[in-house]
Amino acid sequence: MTLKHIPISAHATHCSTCMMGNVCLPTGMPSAEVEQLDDLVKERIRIPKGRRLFSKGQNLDALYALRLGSLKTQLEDVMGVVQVTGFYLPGEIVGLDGMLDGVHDSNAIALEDSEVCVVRLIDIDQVGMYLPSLQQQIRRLMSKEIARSHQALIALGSMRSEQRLASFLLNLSQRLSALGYSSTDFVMRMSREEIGNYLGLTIETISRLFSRFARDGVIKVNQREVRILDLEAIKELAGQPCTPSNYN
Amino acid sequence: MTLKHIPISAHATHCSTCMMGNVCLPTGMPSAEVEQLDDLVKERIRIPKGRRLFSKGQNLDALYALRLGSLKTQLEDVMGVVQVTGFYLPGEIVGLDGMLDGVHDSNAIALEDSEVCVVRLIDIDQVGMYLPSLQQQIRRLMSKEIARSHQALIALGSMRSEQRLASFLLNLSQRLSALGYSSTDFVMRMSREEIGNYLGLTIETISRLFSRFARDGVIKVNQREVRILDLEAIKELAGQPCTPSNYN
DNA sequence: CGGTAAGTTGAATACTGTCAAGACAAGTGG
DNA sequence: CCACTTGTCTTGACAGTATTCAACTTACCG
Repeated sequence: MTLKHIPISAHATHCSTCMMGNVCLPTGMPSAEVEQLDDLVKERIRIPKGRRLFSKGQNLDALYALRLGSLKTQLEDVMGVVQVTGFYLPGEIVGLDGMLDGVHDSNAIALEDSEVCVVRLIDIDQVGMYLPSLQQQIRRLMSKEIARSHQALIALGSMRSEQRLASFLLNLSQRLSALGYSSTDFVMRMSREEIGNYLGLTIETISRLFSRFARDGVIKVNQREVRILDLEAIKELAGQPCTPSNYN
Repeated sequence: MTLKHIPISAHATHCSTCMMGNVCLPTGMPSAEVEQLDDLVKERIRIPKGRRLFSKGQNLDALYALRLGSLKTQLEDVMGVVQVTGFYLPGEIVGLDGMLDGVHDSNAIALEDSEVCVVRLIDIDQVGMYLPSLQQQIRRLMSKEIARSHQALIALGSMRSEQRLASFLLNLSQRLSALGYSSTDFVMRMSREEIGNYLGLTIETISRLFSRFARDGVIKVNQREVRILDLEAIKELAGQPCTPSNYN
């Protein structure tokens, strides 16, 4: 079962002309240098819903910039227990974990039909030789990845269920907003089970919480469609500090 | 209140002659290249018990190789809630998280009087220019750091208290063993509270679990001294697969 | 239009947290 | 050196939260 690889022809979209430029790999790099990234992406891969981009144990020879769709990553221990470690939206880089020994230590699975740009490690090293800002960028991205798991750690380690789900919704809302989508109206691409697994809760608890939030008028839920009615309340539930205006 | 910096004189211990070489920064690097690391460590820092090596928000301009003692790292959110993210033993590298923007996103605190080798980022970049294996090593270390938080994620996300503590003990035992210490007889340098925070449990739960493990004859506890009496039982509790011999 | 997967809800249970009291060890000052 | 303070740890009783089990509803897909 191989995934569909799409070679990038000479006149196809490159990093320097890609709409994702401001949220993807080139984020924060000088535009002159972004052009030098164009050679980095030689192909793309389409991943149908439910299929894996990579699996734990596979050789890691590339990073993947999510171009379209959404993915989840999950750890899988020896006994087969899985733990969802993150959900990825367009512009985000997948595959940064498990660069140890060049082997993936998680599975990446498409939540919907998706497409990624392939960035080979060899090419990164090569281009990095004369483009230190790329090296730096990779380092930043990996740190961001660590920060991401740290956020999850705080959630799992010191929040109660209600707070976890509120944080989850808030995080999703903010990331979607950064992508130009509505921050109050969106579709969750992941199932209750995946959310529960990610947050260390059972599917029933998640379901009850959604119902409760809706009953309290904080959100409106219809299956995977969510509308945030009271963002301040969500922030409150998430234990976030109030917005500056509230301090006056 | 500054920490004591110790300049490294010409004939002081270098990476190439350090006893920690097989478990520290040079791990896995060709010995010829390890000599080129000698210039990397220009000073050491002593950290008295309870003092910080670095704090969240500080500029990150160096990595620290723990030479003696032990540290904990902890996240601190806006509201001041802390979450212990790891305990560090000699030979392990601290400061890898938060390389994003070159700012630490956790605090590193000494659990006992400790000493670290300072490896400046500038020097890493410099030496890395002509020593690709160093770049690779840093990348590996960061991935290892990610793997570490992933381990914690699995624990917090899908284990019950008993399993968490067993995993914790097992992990500690294995790391101490790798350092040449006894794997069955050791002193935990961290308090019950720190263990609890790390595992997402209360101090009382930790205490009760230690008592229970002791009552069941799995371990023997005296304050922070632990003796593992039945390693197989611990592995069982931790949900680890049995040792190969048990499969016969 | 069935059949299956996903989601909801209720009741009972189990686990972990909270509160409180006391034990123990280590360190301080008289 | 001893009384005293302080911080750490242990243990019990109770409360609260999240899980489990089960029944049922609702979407989704061929």
